[in-house]
This record gives sequence, structure tokens and C-alpha cells, in this order.
Amino acid sequence: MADKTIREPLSRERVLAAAVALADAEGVKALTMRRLATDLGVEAMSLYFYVPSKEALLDGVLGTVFAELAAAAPEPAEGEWRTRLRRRFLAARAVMLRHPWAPGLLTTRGTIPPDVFAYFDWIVGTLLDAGFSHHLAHRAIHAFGSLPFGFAQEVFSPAAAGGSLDPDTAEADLAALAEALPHITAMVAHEMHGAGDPTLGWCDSQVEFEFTLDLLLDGLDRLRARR
Amino acid sequence: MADKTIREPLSRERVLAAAVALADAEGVKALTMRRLATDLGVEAMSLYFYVPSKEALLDGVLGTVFAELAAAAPEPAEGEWRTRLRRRFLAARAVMLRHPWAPGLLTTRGTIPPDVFAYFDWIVGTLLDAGFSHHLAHRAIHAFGSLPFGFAQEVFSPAAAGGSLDPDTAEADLAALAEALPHITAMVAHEMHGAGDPTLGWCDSQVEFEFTLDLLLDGLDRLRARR
DNA sequence: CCCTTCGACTTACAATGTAAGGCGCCTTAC
DNA sequence: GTAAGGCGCCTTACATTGTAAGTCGAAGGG
Repeated sequence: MADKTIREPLSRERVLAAAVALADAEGVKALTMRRLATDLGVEAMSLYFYVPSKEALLDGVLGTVFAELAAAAPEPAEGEWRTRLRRRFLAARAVMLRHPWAPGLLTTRGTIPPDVFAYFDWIVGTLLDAGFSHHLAHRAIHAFGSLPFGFAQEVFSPAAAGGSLDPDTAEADLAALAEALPHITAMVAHEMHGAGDPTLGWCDSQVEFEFTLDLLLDGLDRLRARR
Repeated sequence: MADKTIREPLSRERVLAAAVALADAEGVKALTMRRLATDLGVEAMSLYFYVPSKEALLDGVLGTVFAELAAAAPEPAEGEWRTRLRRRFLAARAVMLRHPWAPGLLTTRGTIPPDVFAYFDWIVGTLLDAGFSHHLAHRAIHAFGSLPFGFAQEVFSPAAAGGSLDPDTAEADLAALAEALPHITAMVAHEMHGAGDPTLGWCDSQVEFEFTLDLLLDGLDRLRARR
């Protein structure tokens, strides 16, 4: 909560930063003009001096996140193309993990933040420099989808079927599901018993993300060599 | 609009079907209880006899879409594992293209529709039958993400940078962007001039989707053979 | 002094989801 | 016949949310 006795003047940057902090703390649904204004110690209508509408605020919020990402994932100075892409994608992912609401919000936007243009121009440049054709670079951009930002939309997670990443409770859940979902339960059971370190759980989103990324990079590399 | 003089009784199915139709026609934002009720020729509060809340309505709407998808993408009777997966993924995509708002809505949900569980159980089963280990099948599920439903979240589309898929207007847009985005504009220019059939445009989401899917299937096949 | 600009606040209203209660019709039981 | 209960709808009311339009006080300039 802002301290009303010592009041720092509002600015567009302060408004957007407070909005990001609120979304981080309580999710995008909690981000209302009244709630945000309360956090800033002002009246809701005052925000409209800085952002023309709620929609513009949300655009600005995403722009802020992507700017943070651009700063945290600078262009690697050296390295082979795959290493450079990988390094930057993973750095971006670390930022996005701090704002888990961002991918969902992004699907509601009609515009692309400026930092995204620059980032993809760099990706295309890196691919072209590595010998990819323009056509294959185009293909790669689509194949990467949202991986350059460290997230991928998954409709279904095996962990959701297991009901829990905790081996004790998941064991009972699995038994209940075995008849309806025989293959998934077998797979989950196998993964749970095969997990090396129980404290990490059997389903680690970081490992899965890197696996998918490497799968795509390997495939693209093969196509490049074949040109 | 419903005809109020001859009134068919409401049912949960009618409510959900009307909601899907409204979202298809005008997007999810137009889907309010009052609007939906108007379309059905009843008063908004009457809907609550069939769905306990707006949130439940949205869950039901997605359940309806996924049920449609399950019916339209039946298990292939025969074929090699890749062919079967591919056939079903593409059939699912055809359905999802009729409901372009569905992926976005899905990100706001906390539950998974039942048809999704069954579909993924089939996918895991298909992979296991083809000789994939449980571990690799688990990896594949994450790698596929939302591809089994024919969509993938793309933050950035090269077409968005070009400003238009129409070669005439895009040419001018590109010239304006060349200094800020040199690699992207070069790539877009190349793709536009290389497009075989101008009426299809230089960026075809179906082609791109199939490219990405095949890239992943190829990669997974290699890992399978290496086990 | 007056005027203008800036940055905040106030008042009001439309839109949205929905709690709570009411009403008419139909069915069942006595 | 009447009474009671259930069903499926409607009405009234209210809290919340975004925001249009206008007001006000402070500061700066002429």
C-alpha cells in the first residue's frame, strides 16, 4: 500500500510498474483501475491522465514486461548460433516465470510490443548468419512460436491427470483413474517411480521446456545442413 | 434471434450451443449473460437454472468445443503411428479453426475438459504402442503442447511485421521498417517474391503448422530409434 | 491581479454478474 | 374438488467495474 502522507508524483512508469506488481501478487483479475489506484494512493480516475483506457494500461503492462525481458536477455556476444539462441531464450524464460500471467494476457492483445519486434529481428538475423535460408528462417520463427519467451501453451499436463506431483497422494489418484486413462496412469506411475530426486518431482517444466527447444533446434539444424 | 412466440424450452445443451455460436460470431467478449439470454429469448437470470455461474458457462463452452473436436477427430483405424497422430491432430485443427477464440479462453480456465483427458490417453497409448518408452512419451506430451488441437501460441508473426499479406501494400510497409528491422524485412521480402501462388499469400498458417508438427515428429522418431 | 495549465478529485452512469424472492403452471396425493 | 411441492421462468435489487464530464487547487506566467 502506498503511503499517503509522503506522496510521490504519479507517472506513466509508476502506474505501469504498480500494475505489473499487482498482477504478480494477485493475478490479472485483481488488476482493476480502482484497485491499482488504491495501491498507488490516488483516486481511480487520476490514472486516466497517464493511460487513456484499461486496454491501454494492459498494453503498457505487457510492454513493461517485455522491456524487462529485453534487458535481462541481452544479445550474447559470442557463441555458435544454437548456443546464442538457447542462452537468450532461457534468460527470457527466467523473466517470464516471474510473470506467469503474461502469456494469458498476451492472447487478449491486438498489438505487438516494440521489444518483441527487435527480439525477433535478432533471431532472424542469427539464423541468417548461421546459413539458414530466408525461407527456413521464416519456418523457424513459426516453429518457435512462443518458445523465444520461455513459454509454450500446454492444454494438458500429465501432472494434472496424476492430480498431484506428490508421490503419496498421486498414488491414490492414479488408482482411481486407471480404468478411464490406462496409458496416462501407466506413464505417470512410471515417471513417478523413476524420478531420481523426489524433492524435484517427476515433472519439471524447465527440463521439459529445454527438451522441446533442443528437439526443434536439432530438427532445424538438420534442415539447414540439407539445403 | 430466438422466436418468442414459439418457444423451445431451455436446456443446458441449448444454452451452451448458443454461447458457442455467439462466441463464433462476435468473439468471447460479446458473450455476456444478458446477451446470451437475449439470443435465446429469455431473461438473463433464467440461465442460472442451467449453469451455476458465468465461469461454469465458460467451462461448459470449452467442454462443448472439445466434444465437437472429439467427434470430428475419431481414432484412425489403421496406419503407422505418425500418420495416425498427424491425421488426428489435423482433424482437430480443422475444428479449432472454426472457434478461433477457444485457445485464448482456455488459458483462463483452471480445469481440463474430460474429452481432453481421453484424447491424451489415446496419444500416450499410440506412442507406447509404437515403441516409445514411458519417459519419452511423457516428453512428447510436453513437446506437443497444444499441437494436438491444431494451435500453437505465437507471440510474433512475420506477417504482422510486414503489415499485410497483400504484396502491394506490404511492399510500402517494408520499406518503412527496413532500418529498424533489417533481417525481418529482408526475410519477408524474400518470402513475398518467392510465393508460388500469390492468391494464397506468402504466409500460410496451415503449412507452417504442418512444418512444425513434422519437425517434432521427426525428432521424436529419432529419439525412439535411439533407445 | 488574472489567466492558463497541470494533475488530482468528484459525481454520475452504463454495463456486467448474480443474490434473493416471486409467480404461474403442472403433477401428485388426498 | 383442494393442497402441496417442484419446475422453470421472471423481477428487483445490488455490488463491482470502466470511464465521461466536470470541478478544484496549486503553480507558473504575463
